[in-house]
Amino acid sequence: MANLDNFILKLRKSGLRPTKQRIKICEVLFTAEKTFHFTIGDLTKIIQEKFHDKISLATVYNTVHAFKSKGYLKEISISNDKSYFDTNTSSHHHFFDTKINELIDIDSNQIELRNIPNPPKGKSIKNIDIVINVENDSQ
Amino acid sequence: MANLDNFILKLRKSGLRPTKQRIKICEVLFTAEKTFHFTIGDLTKIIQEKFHDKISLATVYNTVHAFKSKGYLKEISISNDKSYFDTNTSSHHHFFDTKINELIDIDSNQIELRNIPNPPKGKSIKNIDIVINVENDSQ
DNA sequence: CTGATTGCAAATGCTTTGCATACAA
DNA sequence: TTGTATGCAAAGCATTTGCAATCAG
Repeated sequence: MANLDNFILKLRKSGLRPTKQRIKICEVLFTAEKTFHFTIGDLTKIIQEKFHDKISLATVYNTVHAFKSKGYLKEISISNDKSYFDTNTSSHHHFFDTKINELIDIDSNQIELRNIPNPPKGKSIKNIDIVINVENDSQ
Repeated sequence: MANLDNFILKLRKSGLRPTKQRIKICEVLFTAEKTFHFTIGDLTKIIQEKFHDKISLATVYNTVHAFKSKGYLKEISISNDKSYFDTNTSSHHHFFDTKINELIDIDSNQIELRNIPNPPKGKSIKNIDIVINVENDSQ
């Protein structure tokens, strides 16, 4: 399976040892046709269902944070109760359904900011997050 | 003290009984010259310092949530570890210093969004949050 | 009185940590 | 080997909940 070899190379290239657990996590995160959003809990459950084998929570946390710091994942500040991660690491924004806690990507070029204010003196802009909160039409 | 009477009226008008605790919380939140941002922990500490008397954490949580649902406070989704609240309930956006966890208001009319994408079908936009992450210039 | 509110302590849920065991190089 | 990674259970925090005691109307 060529994919697995790619993951092994990817991990090695980043100085991460290609362990069974990390490769499985790669399979879940980076084989999907589309990018997606997940919490640590989601990911742990998906792994369990896919491999009928569970990876320790601590290891999932470790790996997700390692992948984030290597730039393979992005963390999204949305809710105050759980961390959400995004396999789409390009610059983009989100719709967020506040009722069902669902995130939907917005193409970065689909939105345009004008009159970006100057940052407070001594500080510079790192990045901009736009969240468009939505909910189902009521009727 | 006319202020306290105003708080009592404000509370009564919202169907909240004007208890000692709620009035103290009003004094802290709504007497400040400027609007400000706080966490529950911040608020609890401020109350303790100002009145040399502590209000139970549960009561602070209750009251802040009651004030939020009455529209006297806004909750800001910034960090995944703590909830931040804002005494400025008008539509506006924020700078966020990711190093020191400091929030700074941006005037709503100081920023302009173009090409707001259509929400997913069946959903409509509730509100838009823009966070400009900043950090101190390194030198 | 009577229902609303408070405060404490216990419980919850997500995340982190410590440490012994297992593994990659 | 040797340092890295894993997994478990315990610890940490912010937040919520249950419930008896207290307070406002």
